[in-house]
Amino acid sequence: MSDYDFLRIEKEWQEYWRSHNLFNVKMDESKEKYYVLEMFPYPSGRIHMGHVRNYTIGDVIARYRMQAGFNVLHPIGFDAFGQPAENAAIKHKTGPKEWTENCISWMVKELKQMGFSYDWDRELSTHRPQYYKWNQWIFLKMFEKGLAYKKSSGVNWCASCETTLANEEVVNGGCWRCHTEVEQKELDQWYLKITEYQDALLEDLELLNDWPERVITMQKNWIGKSYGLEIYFPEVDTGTLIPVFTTRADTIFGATYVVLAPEHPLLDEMIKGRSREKDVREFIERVSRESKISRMSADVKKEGIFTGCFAVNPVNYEKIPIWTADYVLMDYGTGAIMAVPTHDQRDFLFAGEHRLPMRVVIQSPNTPNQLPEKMTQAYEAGGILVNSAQFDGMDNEAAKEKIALWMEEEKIGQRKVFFRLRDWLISRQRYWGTPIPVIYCRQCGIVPVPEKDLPVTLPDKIEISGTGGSPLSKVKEFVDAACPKCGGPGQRETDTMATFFDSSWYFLRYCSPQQNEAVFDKQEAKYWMTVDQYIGGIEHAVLHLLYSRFFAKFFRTLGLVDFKEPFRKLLTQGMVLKDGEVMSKSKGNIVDPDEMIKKYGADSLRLFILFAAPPEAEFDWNERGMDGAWRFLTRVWTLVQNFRELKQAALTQPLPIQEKELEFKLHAVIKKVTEEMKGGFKFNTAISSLMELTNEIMPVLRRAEETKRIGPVLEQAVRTLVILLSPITPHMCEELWKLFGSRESIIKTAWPRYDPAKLQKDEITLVLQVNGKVRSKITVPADIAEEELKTRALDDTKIKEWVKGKSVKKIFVVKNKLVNILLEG
RNA sequence: GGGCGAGUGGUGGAAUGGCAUACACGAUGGACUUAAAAUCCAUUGGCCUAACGGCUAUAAGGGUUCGACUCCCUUCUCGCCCACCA
Repeated sequence: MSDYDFLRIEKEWQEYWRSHNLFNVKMDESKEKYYVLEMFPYPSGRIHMGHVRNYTIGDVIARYRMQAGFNVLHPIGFDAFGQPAENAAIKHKTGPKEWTENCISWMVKELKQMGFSYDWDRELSTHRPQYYKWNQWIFLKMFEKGLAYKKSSGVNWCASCETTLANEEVVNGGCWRCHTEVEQKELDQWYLKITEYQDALLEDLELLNDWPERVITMQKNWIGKSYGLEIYFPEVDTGTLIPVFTTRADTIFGATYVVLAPEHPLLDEMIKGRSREKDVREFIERVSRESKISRMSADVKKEGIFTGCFAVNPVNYEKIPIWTADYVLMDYGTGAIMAVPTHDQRDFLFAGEHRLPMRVVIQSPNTPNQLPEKMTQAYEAGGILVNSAQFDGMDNEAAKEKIALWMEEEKIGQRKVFFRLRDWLISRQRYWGTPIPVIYCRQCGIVPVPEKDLPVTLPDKIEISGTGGSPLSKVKEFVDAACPKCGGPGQRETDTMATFFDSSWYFLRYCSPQQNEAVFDKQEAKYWMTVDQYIGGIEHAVLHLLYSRFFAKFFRTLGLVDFKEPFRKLLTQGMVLKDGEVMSKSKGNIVDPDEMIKKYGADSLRLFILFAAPPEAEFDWNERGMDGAWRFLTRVWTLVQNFRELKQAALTQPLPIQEKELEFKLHAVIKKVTEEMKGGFKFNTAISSLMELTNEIMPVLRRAEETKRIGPVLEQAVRTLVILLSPITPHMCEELWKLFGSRESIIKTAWPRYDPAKLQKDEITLVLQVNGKVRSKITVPADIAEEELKTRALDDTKIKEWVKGKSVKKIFVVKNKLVNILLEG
């Protein structure tokens, strides 16, 4: 008997799969396709446990689908542009390209060592011109449709990365990559008009029934649609209308002051020449110096100042003061609010601080006739309107609608919908990204690079210092370009695209990665898309997944695709931790997959990472579990070897009694494992059921060895075990399958089906309860009549003891499960 | 502040109205061995009991139910996401 020599086995089978092109697929209309995709990695050099987990999950699903008869597309590539390559290039005194390609070849090697079933012919990397050419093409199409535009505005700026950031890339007021506090800067930048699709992006979330609820919620919150009313408050002296946005039109009669954001454009005109002008300007100046993070933090006291101006509340002609305060944000709504201190907690605190007037307009059912001065906090719940003229006595929810309609009639307000979503800022002042294909001409202005001139390639020879602005702007040969329109001297855009642009459509490129005449082949995309199963980290819940949805919708507008949503099903796998912390180089707590592969083999690693926790949960790495995984594989290995030896010497006999139980277990396990592979994805319990099956096969095999007789179920069980395990630990299972005499890969073997008839038992064991407590067990024919069952339950020796001297009130029977005898008293 | 999720043995976890603690790790004892490792066998929530067995336990408290880890209410703790969003 040979040992389980995983190093040899894994190497040989990886070579077999490669040389037989087992995972290279072609479009085939006669077969049902299945597209399984894992989020492609950033080529940082080595794969980490997070990758191992992500890609193992995907690989198991892909291999199962192959055996279930699907034409499976399972590609991989690299999200290769981005800042770390620039930083690494500076550090290692090399070019970003050399560094990146070096990393890619390392990672390819490691991914292959894991035995993943990728179609390597489709491998792509976003830093290659044949890929980013199409980034530029997409950009031009967007430009043509008015969806890519340049504007000057306050942007998020990371001083450490020396670049701008999209709103989605600002996490807790810091840069998502380096956590440096984000500053505000006024810059002229390129934006993509994602807001064009805001309604579709929100509505189509309804189609994503197989996405985790929390991702849907996060996207909904991010898009942030709110229905409300825009109300116009005239300024007393000039009559200038101040538009204010509110979702609480029902509280309009309680508005006792108006607040403008310090950046509000109307403010300047309003205070000019007024007595308080100097103080107000000082205040505005001070706020503008505050960082976003400190201004937005909840525990900082809200500051504000009276402008010296007054507005008229259009519903009751009351003269109310106009303030400016840092708790009102310019980039939401209209940048101005009506303050209702009695019914909004923020206004309540601010009004209290600055002794501003308050009026109750919604009466709480619990505290009628509430006086503002008695309130300790704002009353934000519902109730009946008071102090609200003709709306008095109305329920506040009903009043919302009525007041809105009335104000529209009176032309003092207008119903409006506001979104929180902002257009996507894509300019980055960095080198290692896709050049934005635009030329600036003194005569013609912004001129897009003609399609025939694509790609605009990144210059190779470049100095990257990490300081002093955009590296591309220093490359004269790159910057100088003739204007495509007039032929005159022009200058290229030196900003590059945010790398999330690259990853927003890579899944489409996989359908036809060699297609050099188009962004992707329409027919191929029609066949392969949409992605049936997408797997990746929760950290992309908003960023990548929102951008990709946007791109899909744009391609639909172009008529290139006919689906609305790119990813049908989404699985967000949990993080792999070490001692409760994220593994990172700086913490020095990295567990290198490569070491684990050398020590235990890829199959053990794959098995363990799936067995340790359900895919969606976080899990804390613990090497002891690796021993367990390895031990299980060795057990299976030995089991199959022993079976083979026995088979050569033993006689076949008809189904012996001890195989009956095994047969039931076998079919139950086929059912369980198939369900998890198909969509349950609880691989941890699927594996435990395979362990149970193994545990049940062992004594039967031992008995067969003693009697030198093998029954048909034992053989079926051993073979099926190997097949069921093969998506998880493919190398070992291939080897075992070969030992069974197969000349083909196990992947060509049809997935087993369970026989429902075999799951029917002749006899069943039921639990007998007295007053809800388990007191005994009873084995009865499966088809026993209820009355007969009751009689036999009461006849049970132990039950008799419990029932003795008491009267039975009622007997509950749950079919195939239990009998509960309820006693009197 | 809002939203979502979680809390089960020494550990990872299983069970989503019906036998709580599957499967595994670890631990303890035993077999094999000169010995160790590996392997195999047994035990393993807590308490009581010589044993049969009993009692008790799923963050805490209450409720619904014949029956609750599971459903409902209250509270606590942790995690994640969003957050002066008007």
